[in-house]
Amino acid sequence: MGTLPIGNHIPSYRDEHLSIDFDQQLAILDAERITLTRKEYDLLALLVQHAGEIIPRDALLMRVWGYGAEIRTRTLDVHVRRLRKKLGGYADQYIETIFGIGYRFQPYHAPRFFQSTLVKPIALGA
Amino acid sequence: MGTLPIGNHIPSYRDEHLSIDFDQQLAILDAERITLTRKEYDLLALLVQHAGEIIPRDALLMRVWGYGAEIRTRTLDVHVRRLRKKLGGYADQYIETIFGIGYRFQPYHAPRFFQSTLVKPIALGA
DNA sequence: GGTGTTTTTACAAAGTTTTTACAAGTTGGC
DNA sequence: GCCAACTTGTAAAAACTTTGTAAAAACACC
Repeated sequence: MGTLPIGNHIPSYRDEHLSIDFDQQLAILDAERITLTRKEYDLLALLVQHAGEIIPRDALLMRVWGYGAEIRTRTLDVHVRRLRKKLGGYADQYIETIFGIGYRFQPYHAPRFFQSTLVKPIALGA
Repeated sequence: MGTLPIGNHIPSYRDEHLSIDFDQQLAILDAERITLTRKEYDLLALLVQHAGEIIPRDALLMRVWGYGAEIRTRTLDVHVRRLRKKLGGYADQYIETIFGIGYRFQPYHAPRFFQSTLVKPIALGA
């Protein structure tokens, strides 16, 4: 162990619409390949690697940009915006804004058209 | 080590209708997700962490707002109101007003349709 | 120098919190 | 029981904060 896996495909993330291979910096949205810039990848990677968790702005600015808490900038917002644009119609489902704190990536979650109460077996017994 | 701690999963509270994860700022009421603002979370957190206890207005204003006793404001009332609104029909069961003192959070307690005197074994013996 | 990327700037828009002004409810003394 | 004093509830507006956005400027790499 400890050797680099050569030609080992590690699909970093995959859901119904989106799959990402961070090693290859490759993202595919509904079978359509989308190209992300370096910073966009870094940002998306951090969010996706912590899917379901809120990541504070500070943490994003620290880990993607190396910025400390003093720095005031809109560059994070601008990048989030471009990411969302490239994620198309699902953007707001994927990248949530947590007001006053930061952002959260959520894996795709199909809308449920039927209530669970309606999904009951039909004529189970005799 | 050295890396920023991102997200700690501690399911803060749970009862029959309500469950709250304060870290994730996630509250679920009867399987429906409700979103609370920061102050609403802070307030609810303090109340819930002392469930069953009366918390004086002073204490709430001090610990959530940092206000001292001199300050006269209705902001606490307004926040309680919005919290109650978001807690829907159970609101008054959850958040009690203790007149002249403060508020108290009570975990959900199903109404009893039968008095304990009525709930006696039926024909236990022969 | 040209192309693509990132950051800044300067507002706009959206969201949150506090205040205001008054209504409604509660309590204790009579 | 009724009244006056006080407390809490409520709606709406105001004040404030955070995030979104477009465009330009700065940067980087070949």
